This record gives sequence, C-alpha cells and structure tokens, in this order.
Amino acid sequence: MRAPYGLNILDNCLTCPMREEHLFCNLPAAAVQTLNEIKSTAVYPKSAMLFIEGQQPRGIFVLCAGKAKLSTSSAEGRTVITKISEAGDVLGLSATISNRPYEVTAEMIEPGQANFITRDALLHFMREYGEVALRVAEQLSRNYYAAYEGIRTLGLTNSPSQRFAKLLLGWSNATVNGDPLQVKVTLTHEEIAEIIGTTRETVSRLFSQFKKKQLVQLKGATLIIRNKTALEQMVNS
Amino acid sequence: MRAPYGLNILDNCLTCPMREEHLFCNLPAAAVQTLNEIKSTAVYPKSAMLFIEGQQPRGIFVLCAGKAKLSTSSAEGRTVITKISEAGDVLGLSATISNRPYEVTAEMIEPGQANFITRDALLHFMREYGEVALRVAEQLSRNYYAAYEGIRTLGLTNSPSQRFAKLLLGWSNATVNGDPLQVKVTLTHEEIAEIIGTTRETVSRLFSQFKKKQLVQLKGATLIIRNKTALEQMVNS
DNA sequence: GGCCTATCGTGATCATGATCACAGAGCCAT
DNA sequence: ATGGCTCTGTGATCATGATCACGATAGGCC
Repeated sequence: MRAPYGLNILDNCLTCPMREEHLFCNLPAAAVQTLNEIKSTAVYPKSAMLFIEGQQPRGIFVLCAGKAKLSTSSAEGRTVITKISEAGDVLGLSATISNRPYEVTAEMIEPGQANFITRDALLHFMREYGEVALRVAEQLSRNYYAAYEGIRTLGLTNSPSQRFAKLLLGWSNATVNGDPLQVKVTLTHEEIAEIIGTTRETVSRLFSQFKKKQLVQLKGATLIIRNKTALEQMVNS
Repeated sequence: MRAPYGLNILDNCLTCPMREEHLFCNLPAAAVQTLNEIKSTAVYPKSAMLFIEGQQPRGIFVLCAGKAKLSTSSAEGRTVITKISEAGDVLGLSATISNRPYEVTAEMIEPGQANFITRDALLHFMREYGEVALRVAEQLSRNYYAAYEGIRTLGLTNSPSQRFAKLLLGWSNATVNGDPLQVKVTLTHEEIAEIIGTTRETVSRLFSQFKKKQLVQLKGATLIIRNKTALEQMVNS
C-alpha cells in the first residue's frame, strides 16, 4: 500500500511496538478494540499544520511517522520552538483534556502520518477504562516535566553558547542506535535559533566557533561531536 | 485552637471553600469521607522546606495557609523561582503521580499550614474513585499550562525590563479584592530577580527607572501602578 | 543548464545587562 | 541604643549577543 508523499501507510501506531512507555501500551484487549474503533489515520505532507496555537482543541494526535515541530509565537512575530516531536509522541493532550485552546502550533517538518482521536471519544474512553485515565495522567506528568526542563534551560543558563552546547548533547543522547557522536542535523539555523532562544546569526557563529575550537565537525548534514567533555563543561559552567 | 507560629489551625482545607476549581471540590460524599481519612495536617514556620528538588516523592501537599516559593537550582548555584504558591495550591502532584523526584524545592516564605497525602494513599484513592483520576489529570494540565506560560515568558521576551513589567501586571491581576492597582510586595529584590531571570542589581535599577518614568510608585511595601497602559505596551513591545 | 528562493557566513556597530565594589538603610535581638 | 544581620541603591566597567547589511551557497524546478 502506497500513500501520497511517498510514504507507506502504517495500519496502526497507537499500541506498544512504537514506544514502551506509550500512552496506550499494554491495555486490556477490550480497550484496544475500542481504541481501534475511535481512532482515524491521516497522512500529512511537509509543512502541514496538525493544529494551531489558539484553536479550540479537537482531539489528540499520535504521531506514527515523520517529525513535527511544536512552537509558540508572540504577537510581535517572535517564535519559540518547544519540542521536535517524533514517532510515538502524543500531541495536543493537555489542551484536549483541559478543553483549553491548543497552546502550541504543531507543524510537520517532514512528511508523516498520525492517528487522531476526537476529544469526546477520548474522554469517553477514559471514563470507560479507568486504566486509561491513569495513563493519561502519567503522560501529562511527562509533558509537564519536559516543559519544566525547558524552563530550567531557559532560566538557568545565560548564554546562547551554553544552550547550544546543551542542545547538541541532547541530540547525541537521543540517538537511538548507532554512534551517539554522530548526529544528523535536519533543522535550519533559524529553527535552532528558535529552540535555544537566540538569532540565526548567532547560531551560525556558534557553529563556526565550535568548529574552530575542535568541539564539533560538520560533514554535510552530519554533525560529529569531537570533544564531548568540553561541551559538557560548557553546559555546567 | 492555637497553633505554633501564631497561626490558627484550620481543620480542613482540601475541599471546596478554598478554591472553586480545586482538585477535590464537589466529590461524592464517600470520596470526601475517604479523603479525610487519608489526609494529615501540619503547620510550618517561615523557611520550612516542604520538599526539596531531587527527593523521591513522598506525596502531595495542599497548601491551606501561607505562601511557598517553588524553585529549582543549577549546580552552579543559579536559582529560578517558578511559582509563588498560595492557599489552595497543590504541590508535588506531578512528581508524585509519575514517581519521579520532586522537580522543585518548595519553601515556605511565610508561616502556614498544609494537608499532606501520601503517594500510596493518593494512587489508591484515584483507583477507587475514577472521578478523582480525571480531576488529577485536569490539575496536571493546569500545571502544564502554567509551566508553558513560564516558557513563553522566558523565551519570547528579551529584556528583564519586559519581564519585570509583565510580573507587575501579573501581580495586579492576581489581586483578589480591593484596588487592582495596589499590590503588596512581599518578595525581596533577590527573589524577584530569580523570578524574572536577572540579577538583584538589575531589579533595583528597574524599580528606580519605573519610578522615575512615573510607571509605578512605592509606599512602604505597597506598590501602586500609576500607568498600566504603558506597562502593557512594554510587555508587547 | 540556469534561474529563484531559502539558507548560510560574516563584518561592523551598538545597547544592554552582568559583574564587581561599596555605601546606606532597615530591622531584630541582646 | 548598639551591634550585626539582611536587604537595598548606585557607580564604573566590560563582555556579549542583537541588529543591520551584505554577499555567498545551495538546492529545487522549469
């Protein structure tokens, strides 16, 4: 089966194979059955918006393939990227649960696929299976921790260079298999700037500096970390 | 009944009178009954630590009286205050739910009182009453939104002066009854600095500047906002 | 191939707030 | 009232990164 945008359609990505700590992993068979009935699947091209900051919450998206960037903007056009979501991530959960407007915009940065569950169906599902409500609470905690980590990063580090170093280390830790010192950089400098809260120019200069100081090396889109300990020292300066 | 630290002991502050959107508001009678059995009450002096960042979660605290500051620190001694909690607030919920270490330190900044519920009791309570699990999920969403707002503030505003203006406006909005333009300032400049992510000296200077520009006026510990629109303009610069 | 737009590299300038260093102010306890 | 605290005000200096302004590259796409 072949989908648009050159993707294979995955029948389902809600359950365990995707992610061990997943929201819907290891549920009773009856719940899984219900889940399959209430979910719908869609395919998205690059730049597709799953939802936009300020919209009333329609429901949750579970990313099956592709990456999405979550961002928030100020009236004056300034933008912060709060997270790059990957397969298995649940998007829009807290807005959906609390029935507040989506707090971020979710935009696909590479083509992908997601399962969607409407708000009503999710709430009903939670009431029907107590276990699900607990899972949701746990997932919300994880979201909270992630947000919290963002605050620590923005609040406890002064300099863009520290945050940049931290970001690179984070990337290298996130590398699932393969050399943790080699990272594919798929983001533009502009986007990196919006993650660490600085300007594009500064990101450009940071790359230059780090290369000059032999901290990293760049081969095409592959970033090689040459001096991890030095980076770690920068973060804890 | 007279407690230490010059406080009257409140028998209970878990249920509705405290806060309409409260975690444990409007529960079925049986649940309220259980709640009263599993909670314990304690009184705390100024500077008492309810819990400390990094500790294993023992349970949740519901603040009945007094204020607490929630803060997180880096290894290098830098500190961010993420929230000033007041009566009715629930502390330590996400750590307790997800069984991760407390992500913040909660320190009383004025003497007060709190109800405590152990982790086990809370989890059991949640399983027993499905409604409670939903309430917890909602509360976690609120926590998440609050953290999110923090990220927006730290990430989308450049200057300490913008964040300072925003903080003052936040204070004036939080004033429950009475003139919203008069605010009691109970925090030290140092603490304000830790909230808006700058230094004590800068906060001092900001107060001076704002007074000179006729934006605010200071009478003892009472801050009077003289030009609210100008402050709002600063925030959306 | 060759255009077009998005992305990147880098110089020059400049404002801002961090840092250091004290001096004054308020407050509590003896 | 008098020390000894913790707080507050303010000057001088300095590094850093934002901003503006280009030119250089590099991929898509016809």
